[in-house]
Amino acid sequence: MPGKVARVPTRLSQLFVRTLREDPADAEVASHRLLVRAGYIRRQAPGVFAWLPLGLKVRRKIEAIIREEMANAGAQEVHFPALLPREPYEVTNRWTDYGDGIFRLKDRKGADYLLAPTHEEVFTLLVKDLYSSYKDLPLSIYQIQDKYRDEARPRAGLLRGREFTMKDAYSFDYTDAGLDESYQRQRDAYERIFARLGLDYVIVEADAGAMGGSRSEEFLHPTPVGEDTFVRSNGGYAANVEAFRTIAPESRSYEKLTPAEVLDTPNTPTIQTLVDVANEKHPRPDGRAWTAADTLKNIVLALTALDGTRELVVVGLPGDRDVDLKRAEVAFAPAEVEAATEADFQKHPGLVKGYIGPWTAAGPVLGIRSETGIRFLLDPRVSDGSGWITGANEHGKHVFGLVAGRDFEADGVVEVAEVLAGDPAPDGSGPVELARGMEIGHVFQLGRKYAEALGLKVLDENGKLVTVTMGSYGIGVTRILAVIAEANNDSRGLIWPRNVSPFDVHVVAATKEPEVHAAAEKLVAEFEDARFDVLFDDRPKVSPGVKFGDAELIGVPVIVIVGKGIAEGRVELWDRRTGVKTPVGIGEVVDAVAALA
RNA sequence: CGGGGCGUAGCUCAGCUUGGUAGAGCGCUCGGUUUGGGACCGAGAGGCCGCAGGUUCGAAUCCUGUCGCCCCGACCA
Repeated sequence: MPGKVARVPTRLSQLFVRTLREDPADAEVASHRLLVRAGYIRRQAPGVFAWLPLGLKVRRKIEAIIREEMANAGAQEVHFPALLPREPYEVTNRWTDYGDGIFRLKDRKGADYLLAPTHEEVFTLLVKDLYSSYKDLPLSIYQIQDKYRDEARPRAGLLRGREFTMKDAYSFDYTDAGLDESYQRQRDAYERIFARLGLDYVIVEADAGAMGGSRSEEFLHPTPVGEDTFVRSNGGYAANVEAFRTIAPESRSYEKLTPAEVLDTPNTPTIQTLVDVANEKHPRPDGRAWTAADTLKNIVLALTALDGTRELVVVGLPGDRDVDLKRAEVAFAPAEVEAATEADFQKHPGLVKGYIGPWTAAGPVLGIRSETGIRFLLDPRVSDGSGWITGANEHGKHVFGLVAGRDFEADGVVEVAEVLAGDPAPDGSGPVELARGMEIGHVFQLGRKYAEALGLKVLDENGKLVTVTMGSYGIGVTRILAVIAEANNDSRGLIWPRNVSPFDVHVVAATKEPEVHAAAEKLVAEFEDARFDVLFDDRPKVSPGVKFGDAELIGVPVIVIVGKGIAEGRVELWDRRTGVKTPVGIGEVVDAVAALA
């Protein structure tokens, strides 16, 4: 039998930590506030944090869980530099595509480097270096590494920093079926990781974006501080709003519809004023009231392409909906999207602000074959045969009963309208509800884009050169830590789930009596012998109130108070989460804590 | 990048309107008392009042500029 490994409990009197009595002035969200206050992290620069011993311990716990599950998923760990040369990113255009989003630097010779925001390129190149046969595949490799993004606005402490730690994994297969399998293994691993971390999550369809991938899902933790909006239906559909697809109504015949008619609608530059005036002056023949959904709103957007060229496009959508700029960014990626400015309107006198529409009696106004030549794209709800009230391109006038397909045609369909609660899920699983979430993981079938660009090919069974297909799988380690803190706290401090708590048990010597300290020392040694990682508040001259307060702040879920009960051989087992304190005989407390696990 | 707010002690802040040369609480050090919910008494250490110009006999305070930080929005894992 090997002897006991000598372990040393962490004594609060020695621990490099300083708890703060008050909230730091620059912290807003709970996780940021409490992690700083309890001495886990310190701000170093905007969005950049130093890690103190307590914070590091939690990080390591999270990383250990991730490493175990990566191993279970058959992924091997490697480690790339954070500092990388420009060239690989040049090949895939990301040196420019990333724009201001990356930290760039030069060495003394003037050569360009970057602090990697993500590592697809170098992983791909390394595999290309070493492997050339299908027999080497499939391969999954990952690293836990710091990433750098020059965020326009870092915020909320660890939730959106400029330096953050991510586990990023990459899979390499030579068949699509292989990629599906690798993807599924990572996806399964993520489910196990989040389960072990005790984190709520929703898997949502994500936008595959300009990367041309075939499948992409995000793991979102539902929380009001989340920056993603997602939808879900009772029938099981879930998607990021950016990936939501609208069901287009069936085309209708417009044989029997009455012709369009231009009517006076004075002072109606907004949808609401238009609806009011329409009901007042031009009521619908069948008596039903006009609503915003009967109007076709034409919004002018300005797109700026990567090369800087600016193009106006008009999008037509039902008047009861606004443009969702995030969805617009996705729809027009990689161009940047903003609302058209006053200057844009001045360049196009054909656009009568407030009364824009696709049609006049003289001919089409919008669309590439029109007099303005401005691209005109329609929301899927504006299907052939649907009739609308829309601008007549003249101040104070709208055209009623303008029918899509009969009276006007668009250059295409576009998904830029906001998604509203109650909209039908595209898979027919019922109406959706909206919620906020924080992205904590992302699994993504990259396909062959990177392998193609970087020339990663292998010989297959037939001796034929085939391009490898890849997947990319990310989990934000430091973000997860913050999200856990965000989801597990109360007014007094943090409350860690046992799996990630910096310590297994926090022993407080609650009075200054020598007998109490001696008993606490003895108990701590017993915990150590039983392989518990113990935080021991041995501070000799600190009052009990301060110790209790610090224990609550630091958030170890199991606290043992050694104090005045010691005369009767009793200590208290304190459940941080419920606040319940239970008297326990000092001889039974180690077993009692073990039983909690 | 647009809007708002703030830079004074390690931390949280007051002082600025009405200029006179720096304060409180907490924390820290020393001595004493106290001891199960953030104790008390006494004595201390600690600040180019973000930076630079200007006005003035005199600027934390007024003026100009500048830098930085935080929050909301845009953007983003």
